[in-house]
Amino acid sequence: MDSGQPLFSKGMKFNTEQDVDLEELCPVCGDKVSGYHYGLLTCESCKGFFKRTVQNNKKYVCAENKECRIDKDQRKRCPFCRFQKCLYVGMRLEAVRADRMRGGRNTFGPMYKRDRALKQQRKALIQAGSFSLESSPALVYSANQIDTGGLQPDSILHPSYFVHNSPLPTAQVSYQRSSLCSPGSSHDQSPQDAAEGLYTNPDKPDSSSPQGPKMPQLVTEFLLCDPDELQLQTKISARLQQEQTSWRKHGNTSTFRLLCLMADQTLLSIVEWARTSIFFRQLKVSDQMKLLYSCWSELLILDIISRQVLYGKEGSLLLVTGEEVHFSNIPFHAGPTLYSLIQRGLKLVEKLHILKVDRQEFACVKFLILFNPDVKDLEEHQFVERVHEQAKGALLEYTLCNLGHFTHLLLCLSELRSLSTLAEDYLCCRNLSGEMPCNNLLIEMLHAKCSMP
DNA sequence: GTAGCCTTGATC
DNA sequence: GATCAAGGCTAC
Repeated sequence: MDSGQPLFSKGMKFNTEQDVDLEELCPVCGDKVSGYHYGLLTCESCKGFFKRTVQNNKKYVCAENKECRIDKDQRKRCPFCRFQKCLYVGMRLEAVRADRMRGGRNTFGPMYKRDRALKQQRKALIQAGSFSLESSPALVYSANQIDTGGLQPDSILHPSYFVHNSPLPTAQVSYQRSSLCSPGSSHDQSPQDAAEGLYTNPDKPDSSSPQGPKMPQLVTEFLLCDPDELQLQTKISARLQQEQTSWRKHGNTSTFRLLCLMADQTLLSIVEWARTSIFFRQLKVSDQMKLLYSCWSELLILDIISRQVLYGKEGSLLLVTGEEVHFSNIPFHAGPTLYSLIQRGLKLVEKLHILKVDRQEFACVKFLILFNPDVKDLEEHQFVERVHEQAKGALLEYTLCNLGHFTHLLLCLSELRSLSTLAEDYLCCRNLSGEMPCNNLLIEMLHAKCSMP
């Protein structure tokens, strides 16, 4: 018998250096965590559940309305909602090994190490008693304001997780220190109050804004939520390189597989952006999931398109990895749907280019898409509607009340929606013909959207 | 099917 | 050699 592992069963797996982990609760069901599993700290039962589901490619159906509460006592009742929650909190499909090889370490090692270091840092801060309102207002804001949907304070979905545990992009750190920290901002407010509070006085210029006095404050806030493009590029490139090396070993490389993985990684970054974004993180988890399931494809296409408009060169496609692919190298023989998608996408890029849409406007558009009040059965429908209106107002103000420009932008949004529907259909077809790689977030999103009311 | 315990093996 | 996150086994 291995001398190290059995200690776990006796509750001794974590030494004093790691005992901070023992205090954590499983982000899926709230049970005690037993270690890092498939990307984050979870309990033993959710680890096993996730493994069984992915390995056996299980498909569940929810007998209720896909909003079942998942806790320690009820986690067995609805595997559909449990698996959705596993994915939502960040359990990684790709960490389940297709070859079922035992032992060893996966590529998440450094991520676990970073997470541990951050938790240690947090523990040290708590012990030092430095969490005063003045020194860490973002934490106070989070803890007071956000409906955690019944989750424990140490859950990955709890706002304090985002503040302390997520590898936030640099812009986000600035955001934590900006308006939310200022006196009279959103402490102790309801989500509704917060939505209004940040944008109650558009006439008053935001002097702290680095973009100058004409920038509406809300646009600045939206912009600060955006991840750093270079960091994203590095992260996704590294991930793709690892995957390609592994594929070459098994002799199963294909351009389509690579594109799926690229889209998958981009989607992960989009989910991470949403979860850490202003307003969105104040929503109940069930509403967050509904909104994301409804708009993931639009956000994915917008991500690709905005990259071309902001950083791309004429005649080539700029990938999220920073690589440029000349149009002559894009396989136009790939089928009529893909061909049509590319052509329409290019036209939209051209339109947005002519309109000179900038980062600020794209940041607003992302929020307009995310906070879609037409999504059914939202618990906080009013809040979503209000954020949508606020985002629209901020965009209009930013475009200097140029109704023509604003209307053109909104028209582009409807074309974007149509494109995303086409893209989903295309992916569904490829999936049905068994061409999509396994353990892909894209597929999960497709399934989730198909099963939405 | 679930979940607690056990084995494995790459990495440190 | 120790660690620990994978997969496996098995009582329930």
